Amino acid sequence: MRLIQAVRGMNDILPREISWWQRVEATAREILEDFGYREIRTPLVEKLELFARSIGESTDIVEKEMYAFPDRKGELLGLRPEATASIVRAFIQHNLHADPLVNKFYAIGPMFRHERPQKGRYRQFHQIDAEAFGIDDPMLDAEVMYMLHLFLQRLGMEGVVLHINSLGCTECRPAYRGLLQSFLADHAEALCPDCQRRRHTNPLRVFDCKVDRCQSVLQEAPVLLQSVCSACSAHFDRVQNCLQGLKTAFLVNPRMVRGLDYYMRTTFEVITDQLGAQNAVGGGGRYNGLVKDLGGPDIPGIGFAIGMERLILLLQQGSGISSVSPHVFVAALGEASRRRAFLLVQELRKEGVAADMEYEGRSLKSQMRRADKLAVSHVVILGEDELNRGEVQVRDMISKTQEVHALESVVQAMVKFHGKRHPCPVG
RNA sequence: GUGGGUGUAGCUCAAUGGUUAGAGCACUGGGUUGUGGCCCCAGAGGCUGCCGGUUCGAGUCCGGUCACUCACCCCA
Repeated sequence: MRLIQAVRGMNDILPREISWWQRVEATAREILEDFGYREIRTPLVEKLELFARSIGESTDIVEKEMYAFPDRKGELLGLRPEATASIVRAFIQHNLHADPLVNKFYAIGPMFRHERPQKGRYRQFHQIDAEAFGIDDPMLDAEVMYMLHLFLQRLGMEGVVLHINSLGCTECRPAYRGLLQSFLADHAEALCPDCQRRRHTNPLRVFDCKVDRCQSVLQEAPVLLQSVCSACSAHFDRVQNCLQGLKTAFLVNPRMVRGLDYYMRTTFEVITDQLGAQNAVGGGGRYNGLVKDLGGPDIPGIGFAIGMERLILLLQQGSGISSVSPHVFVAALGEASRRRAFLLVQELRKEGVAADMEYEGRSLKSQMRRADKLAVSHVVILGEDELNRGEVQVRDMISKTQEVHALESVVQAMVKFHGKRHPCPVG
């Protein structure tokens, strides 16, 4: 029989690596909530039209990377390739703009794009996504980037650079686009085939081209940042001043273009040189027209997404942190002791002490070895003699000392030592 | 979607077309009738990714396929 494997580009996250994910998620929640963001969970599936209208019909994401399919009634649906569209949809649908207290949201979860997988690029991948609505002030742009910076810093991330740019607005970008297109038309014969195509579909993208010849042509091209209107220019200046005030290092990159149509004014990317071609760890920007375009009120917005796989790949290249939680191992000898030990383990767990035992009757040596591998702090030894006397041996694995406890009070002794964990804190 | 590279034990990797495919780490048992890490001994673990072809004979050569990987493309 042929083995069934996971779908190409979609990966299992195994127990041995899950602590990285948990740590990243916990840190993200901590920081996002400190900044006033609240979690929102939206469906993985949306009407295809939502993505087409928000991300842009002619973007690569929508044109060739979407998982799209008709459901049983023939309605066209799509697996979400990013989170912003869904969050904006929910924001409008539930009139969340009417609640002045909640206008910042975050989401953590899987996204889907049908691309050829490679390192740092998968068909199901995970993002931490943050969106803030209703504030057009450049202070917020800076705050969003500062939050991202702080998050990476708290995780101990090094060697990443924040690139920022302004894409202008609906007032000034069309004019620039025309300017660029006529420049490219004049130099068309010097451009690579890809850029020939981009010239018509998405002219700004030519700046991303890696072909040397195209880049040298572009040296003479008009620069967007110098063509934006005075309002956009003032906005961008304020963003930079604010970032400086927050001591957040950045690099103005006038050639940075982003692949989604809805961005305007401030855009940014966190870039690394350690992941090969997949160099963006996170990115985002302002999207003031989007809420209105999707049928909501004219409310500005800004947001970003972090690629969790890429982030974790980078963290793993740094120092590996292995966390060992306090743990009790119960070693039993003889059938009667084993049965009593089983109850003891459950009592410990019920009291919030992580505990384990050997379920099969192995030698004490073997049980001690296992306890050592698990890096427990204490082993409770329960043999025939101890059971008959109502006692246990408690071995401190670090100091290698051992003392006798009453069987009845050993649970409380372990609780006292390890502290009681409350799985569901109230508050 | 296009092009290159690689698939052998749980992991990292050996094996000129020729016996029964090996090593280190990890795992299990023992050395110590009931005490961990180090050491010693032993054991278990493989349709060599899958399918087909060439050959007396294929882990090795050829084709296909699947997966991973690198680059293009694109982005997180």
